[in-house]
Amino acid sequence: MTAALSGRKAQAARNDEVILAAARAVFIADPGAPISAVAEHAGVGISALYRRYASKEELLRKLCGDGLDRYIAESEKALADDRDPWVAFTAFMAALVDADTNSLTARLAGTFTPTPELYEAAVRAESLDRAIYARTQPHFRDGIVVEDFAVILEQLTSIRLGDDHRTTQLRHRYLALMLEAMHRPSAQPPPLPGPPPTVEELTDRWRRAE
Amino acid sequence: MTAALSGRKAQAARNDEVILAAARAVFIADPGAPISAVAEHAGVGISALYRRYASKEELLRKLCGDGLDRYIAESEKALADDRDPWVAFTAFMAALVDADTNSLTARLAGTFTPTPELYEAAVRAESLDRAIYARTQPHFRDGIVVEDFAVILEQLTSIRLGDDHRTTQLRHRYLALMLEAMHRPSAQPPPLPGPPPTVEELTDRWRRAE
DNA sequence: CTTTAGCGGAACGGATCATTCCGTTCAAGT
DNA sequence: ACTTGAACGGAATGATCCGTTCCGCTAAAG
Repeated sequence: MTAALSGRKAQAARNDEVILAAARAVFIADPGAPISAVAEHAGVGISALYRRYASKEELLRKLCGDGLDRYIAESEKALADDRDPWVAFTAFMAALVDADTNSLTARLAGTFTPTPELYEAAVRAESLDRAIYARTQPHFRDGIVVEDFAVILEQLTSIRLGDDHRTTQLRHRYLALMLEAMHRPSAQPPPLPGPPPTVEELTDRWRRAE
Repeated sequence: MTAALSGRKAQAARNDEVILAAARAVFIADPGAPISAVAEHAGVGISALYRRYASKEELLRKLCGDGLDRYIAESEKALADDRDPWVAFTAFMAALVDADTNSLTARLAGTFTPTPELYEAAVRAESLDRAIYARTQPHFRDGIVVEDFAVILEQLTSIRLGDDHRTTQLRHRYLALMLEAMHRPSAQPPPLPGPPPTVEELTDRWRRAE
């Protein structure tokens, strides 16, 4: 073990975070991953997990709640952003892509029974969305609705190619395209961010998962 | 059993198709579905499956191959389409969304070891893509590459909301948006096809899968 | 020198599947 | 009529996977 810093409690407190981070990473990569994979990734035993969470479901709920909180935080930040509404909106969407908060909510939803708190948070998130939508509305192309946000984010989340960094990069690429389509037509479109997907990236998928 | 038509062989021949259709439906809905689910959906016993395919993998390969063939057929049809290249391209993408061919190739890829034939088909599909791309190129916004096709299709495939019909409808909605973004800027965008996603559709996801 | 929180990891028990196997049915041939 | 065997239904098998529990061990705290 790493030892070094002070007592057992310090170590345990550190583990709290290590475990959560591992769980996030593992379940984002594979929502159906076993508990043991989380323990392994965190470099701890299974007991360390069960000491903190009574069951797998409880851990999933925790992760999902954190994801929702993050989403809400980004929404509030976006609402507080007093730049041009369209600029604020694009920043908002970009932040959501970076936070990858969608993988922890929509992706995990349905794999556990939601708690009332979770439900309330979802309601709150939705109302924030509506506020952002209302403010950005004049800049949207006709026909765009709030609900489009969620579906578009889900589409972007479905992109998974290469490592984490590359994945994020590609998501930004298609986010940019989507934003252009959502935007009330302007003059010249800006160049797409990041290099486009390459053939190898695409064909690598055919390699059997080991 | 249904009886009615002629002899055993006729019945068996009919089962060939019933089984393939069931397998397509089941694995599109859930790529990890058990073999027994296919049998059930087809209304036959498990033996009927194993009589035709030596293993689950063989069935998956067959499905994947059929999907690729379909993809190739659509590509050829698109290349033969002598309308305006951009019109032909949008029709091409729409046909791919309707065929849902992506669920049977990309989605199943990695769950079995590919055969040389499968690989050749993939190569052929890729070269057809290139031809379509080359022809449509002048109509694309700067920065669009062939490889974007695949990633965009995958994103659309990831949409799964409500029943099959609704899912297809929504995919067309976001395909339309994407096409607008890919298109060299024109005048007024047309209205988006089909009703936008609704709140219930989105929140229904939180219901636990049974 | 105890005590015990925190932990590692093997062991348990249930569930899920792909695959095999056995008995049945019925059309076709004799 | 009787035999045969292709086509099948579905239970049984055997392996794997996974959530959870349990049994020590370690070392900080008192």
